[in-house]
Amino acid sequence: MKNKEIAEMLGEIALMLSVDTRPTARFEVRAYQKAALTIGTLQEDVGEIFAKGGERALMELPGIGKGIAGSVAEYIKTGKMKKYDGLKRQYPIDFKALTAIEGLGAKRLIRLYNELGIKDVDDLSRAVKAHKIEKLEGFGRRSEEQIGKGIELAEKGRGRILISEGLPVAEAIVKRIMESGAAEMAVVAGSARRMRETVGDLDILVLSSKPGKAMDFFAGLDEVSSIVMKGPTKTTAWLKAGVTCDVRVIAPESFGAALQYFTGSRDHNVQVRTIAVRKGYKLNEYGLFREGGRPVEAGSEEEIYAKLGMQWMPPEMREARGEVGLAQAKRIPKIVELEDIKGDMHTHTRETDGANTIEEMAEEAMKIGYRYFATTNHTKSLFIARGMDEKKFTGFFKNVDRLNEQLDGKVRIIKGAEVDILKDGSLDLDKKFLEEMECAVGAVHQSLRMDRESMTKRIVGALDSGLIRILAHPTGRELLWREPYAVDLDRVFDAAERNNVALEINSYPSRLDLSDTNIMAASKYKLMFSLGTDAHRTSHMRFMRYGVGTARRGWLAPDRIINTMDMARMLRWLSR
DNA sequence: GCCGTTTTCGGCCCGACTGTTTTCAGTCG
Repeated sequence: MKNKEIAEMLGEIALMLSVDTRPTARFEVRAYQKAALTIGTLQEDVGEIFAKGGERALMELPGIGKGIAGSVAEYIKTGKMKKYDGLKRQYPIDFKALTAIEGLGAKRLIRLYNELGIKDVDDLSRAVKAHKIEKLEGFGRRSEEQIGKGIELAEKGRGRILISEGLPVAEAIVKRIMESGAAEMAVVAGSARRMRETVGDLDILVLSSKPGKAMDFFAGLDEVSSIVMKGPTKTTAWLKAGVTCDVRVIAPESFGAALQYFTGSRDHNVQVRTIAVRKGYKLNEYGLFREGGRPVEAGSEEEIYAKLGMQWMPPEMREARGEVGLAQAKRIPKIVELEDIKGDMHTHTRETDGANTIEEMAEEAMKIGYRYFATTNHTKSLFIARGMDEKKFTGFFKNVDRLNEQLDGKVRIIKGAEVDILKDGSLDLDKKFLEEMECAVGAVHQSLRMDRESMTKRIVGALDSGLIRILAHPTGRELLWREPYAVDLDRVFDAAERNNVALEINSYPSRLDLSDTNIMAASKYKLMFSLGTDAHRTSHMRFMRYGVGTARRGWLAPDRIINTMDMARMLRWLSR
């Protein structure tokens, strides 16, 4: 899979072309950026697309025409790309690392290379220390300081954080701004509103008749560690959480347009704006305008989409994955909501590596308003988690039976286990024991570095055993830490469909596995999904919102998810 | 370099903020 590599090369071509002075060059830059984005976010392997359909198939992709298709094909065939190699000889610069430094883009980097020979972060660091940069025309002392700070931040690993770390901070800031009296309204926008699995910055929109006061209040909050910039209507700050946060003050009549604009995604907005232009409008963050600048009455997102002949759609869908066309056809599907979820299908207790008792977990489930939840402790092979054998499970389940009687249906505990799928695809508990269990959840935890074929056979073998009802965290990824294991998901989906096994959308924030795009791919099969938090303590049961967010990003309908069923139907489904 | 329900030529999203300028270029989202 060379998608990432090729996308990066196309992106670098765009950077290097941006100093080209030909009048058409800046449009070439945009073309290469767009092509890089297309290939970078592609599900299928570019190499396979080319193998199957040649350059013609590449040209089917949005933003890829004859020229770029040729370059991509050249690279796939020969491992070389003339256009890239030529430019790179001219500018042998480590763009990837250097553009990650705040305030440095292609033009300044190429000047730094031409005038000071700076090729990488080390060169840059030395030049800053020797105060060579402040002497350059157009740079000055402030720029040099900013670059110095930027290097430090880049080295500290500024970057993305989990949605579960970002969204609550954004919500807390919104709450405090609202309570301060400096604003009439504040909302979270950006990728956090779209429920992306990780966020690189937070966006907050504020409606205020005292913009200066609102900006000052935000700048002084506890959550803020330093101010990047502060103007009359926009402030950017680094948060202690490790990301930046933009707060913007918006005029009331622009609120809908601003919310639409700043929710993004950028690609979604580009598509929406193209439609606006075609219909004779101009759309920006201030509103919808007729040609000549006459504003169109459209104070909410719904009205803006409606004026463009589109249906409103949930923010989670706005990723330029076909939702714009559906909205035009008025065929936006109904997708699952948090309120649809009637129980949690994956939880642990302190009998293994959880922190709480089954009683405490039941208490929490009732507080949330669940009708049921599955207790799914680890099995014996997972020593580090003190996994349980058949005997321990038997004792534990007796306790659960007693508790279920006491609870008298207020919440029903489903007896299950997160059964290890061993190296050879066999399961970590006796066949007979598994057959009698209400909810066996299969999971791979060990020997993750198997080759693709062996891993695929291992998981498909477990699915074909007919003993498990749910496949937990099907790809094994850990966000910001561990890649998915090598596995042929199509064969896994196929086996899940064949055996009527639900695929888990693990809602633990560092997993979110299946991912949004995996869910879209799996949806094409006739199979069900299951939402579970993998809770290891009571508070983790609240992670369900992130799993639901991921399901929504995968356009999943409530009737494709087993735990939207009421209890009787759910038990029937499990017993099949 | 890409693209087309006005087009195979002539367009391509656009505004805020900063720094170093003295009217604007670069960066960012």
